[in-house]
Amino acid sequence: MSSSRATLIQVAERAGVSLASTSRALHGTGASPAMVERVRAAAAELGYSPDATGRSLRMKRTFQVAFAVADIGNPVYVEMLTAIHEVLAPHGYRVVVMSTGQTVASTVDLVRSLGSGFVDGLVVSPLRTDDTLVEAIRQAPVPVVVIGRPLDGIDSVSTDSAAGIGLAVAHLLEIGRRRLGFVNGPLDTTPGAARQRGFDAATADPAFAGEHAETERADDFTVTAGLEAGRRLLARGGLDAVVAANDLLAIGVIRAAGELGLTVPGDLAVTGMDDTEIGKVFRPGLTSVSLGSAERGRLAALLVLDRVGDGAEPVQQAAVGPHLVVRESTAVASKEKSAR
Amino acid sequence: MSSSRATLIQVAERAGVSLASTSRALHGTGASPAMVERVRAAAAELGYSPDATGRSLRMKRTFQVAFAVADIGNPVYVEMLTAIHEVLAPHGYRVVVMSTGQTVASTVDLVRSLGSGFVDGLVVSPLRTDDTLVEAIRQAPVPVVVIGRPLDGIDSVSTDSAAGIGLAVAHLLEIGRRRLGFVNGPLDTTPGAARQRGFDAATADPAFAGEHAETERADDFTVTAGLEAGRRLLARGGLDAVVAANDLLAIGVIRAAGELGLTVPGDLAVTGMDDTEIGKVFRPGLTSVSLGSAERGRLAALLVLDRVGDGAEPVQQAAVGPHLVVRESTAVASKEKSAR
DNA sequence: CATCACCCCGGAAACGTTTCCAGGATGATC
DNA sequence: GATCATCCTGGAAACGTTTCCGGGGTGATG
Repeated sequence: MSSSRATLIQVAERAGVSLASTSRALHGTGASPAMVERVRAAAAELGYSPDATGRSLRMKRTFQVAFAVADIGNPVYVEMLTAIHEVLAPHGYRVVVMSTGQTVASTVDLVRSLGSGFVDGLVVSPLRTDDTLVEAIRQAPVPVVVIGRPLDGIDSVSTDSAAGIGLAVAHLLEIGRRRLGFVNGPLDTTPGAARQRGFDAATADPAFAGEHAETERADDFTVTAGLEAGRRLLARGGLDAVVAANDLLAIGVIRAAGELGLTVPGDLAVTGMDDTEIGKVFRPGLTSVSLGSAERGRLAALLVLDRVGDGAEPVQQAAVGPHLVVRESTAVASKEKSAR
Repeated sequence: MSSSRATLIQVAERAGVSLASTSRALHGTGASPAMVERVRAAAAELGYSPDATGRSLRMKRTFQVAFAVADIGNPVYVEMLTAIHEVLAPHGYRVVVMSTGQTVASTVDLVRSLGSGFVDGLVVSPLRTDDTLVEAIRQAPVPVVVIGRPLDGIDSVSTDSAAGIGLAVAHLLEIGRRRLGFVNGPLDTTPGAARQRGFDAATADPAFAGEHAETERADDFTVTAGLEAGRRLLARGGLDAVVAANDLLAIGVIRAAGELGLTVPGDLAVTGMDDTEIGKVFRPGLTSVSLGSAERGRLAALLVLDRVGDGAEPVQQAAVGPHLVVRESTAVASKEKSAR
């Protein structure tokens, strides 16, 4: 209990110098070597460690950045969190985990709460977006970086998940699949809407040439919801491939296929999206469209770091391109092993 | 930018009352209804939101709790984090994510850094423990709750993972397996040591009656390390079951079995530990010993919440019992489906 | 020898909030 | 009608730090 009690004033008294000199000797500049030595010694004897709150109040910086998502358990967000933490920690910044909640309103509340100044910046990946949210972010008292859809006048790190779905469809066509199902999550979410757009565009393309395509919507971006949606979709029969909007949904679909006695990839090829760890270790290894979750997190952290440092640069809009990672779940020959 | 600028002093001036009354009207007690109304109105007009730093400095409370683990990406820790967040957020506490690093020394540094007072409490799950760490935690200026091995005089939430391994071994014997392999992680970690102890004890038990048992050690508690250790172990042949110290290791072992043409559970039964989401959705569904990760996180959060509220209660040592969740990877008849 | 520049130190203010303390007004009780 | 308790309000201090500002000392230069 003793170590936290020592204050800068006590260090100053112990060293027999002024408060100002003590502060300068420890952190700032403009102190003579003798002074530094003297103060350091006194600080060490007392086990002094500077109080973060006092410093924050004076400097108007908390050295904290918030990361907010709807569901911290989602593997994609975990990857982002890890990447953000890895970038920020070496710069002396702490990461505060927050929840946006499921609704736009709760996300707006979160952004407004930044007015309390407990954090120097925010990285947020909103599930649903809205004019009120955009406005709240614009008015936010600290820098905000959005991971997701780029918004006017707001720093963002985005990816083209619609094009990503296109990659999956093209890959399935290439390996000879012709009758595609699409299992998507809720359409009123940003990713849900984008991926639907991607699927519709890909299947409307001349290259697709009027082959069969149908969509089934899951209640959520989870394995369970994917299982249920997969059952409904596959029960109707006649498909030779399924594009899932998500790795978790894809795994649900594969389980549904198993229930119906369909083999993957033999009877049914399945693709996921996000290229999560869980898809990598799954059997069969899941072909998935990587959206660079870790990279997006990394870029967002760098952006927010820039912002909290300087002031008003132009709006930054970074993007990470999707790319396809082929594994067993869409293998042409069933004896193929996963790369790597 | 305007919302953060409004300070309590400005609200006071606007309302035409003193600073003290303003503060009381907003948060404290002992203000007349008229005063409350008046101040509320002024605060609303100015879009005032109280400054967290100023409040923290005065109240000597940050309303923040840190959660520190070696690897935030590990599903077990993600479950804990989620549970902790769910407990703390409704009480107005924020969660700061930190990394203990891999070594004891870095964990000690982390605990010492609490002296800066940026957080009211800490929940930590150290991979490796040490006298210096125990001492550092005892000296810590804020309440610390350890998730892991119970330590003298320190609040902790533990589980008996050794007994958990015993459950797995008993289960395998029960379904008729006689030649067991054990894939463990590094022995110098707390969980590694405990689980080795559990396996050694279980196979030394009379009930085991001198059946075959051998151990292979993985470099880490990951799928990749499990795959490599599984290859080494299974290459030697002669086993009909493998106990893995971890779900991730178990999945690696199952992949190794697949490479060698062994079916699971037909040729080889495999058990994991931690009962993670990834094991639930894996094919075959992974039989696993649950250590109640979410529950441990929940209890730890409640403990730290108690501590930051009051002062000196007696040391609290909570425990969560292990229990076995049987799924396909140890099914007796191969046609069995996983329960829910 | 005087002037100047430079470097280093100490005093003091400021960041925004909560809370202690004392005083004034009001209502109730005797 | 006087005393007392009660309730509410305002002034002021305090939390721990950084930084502005002025002054004194030292060395160098004219």
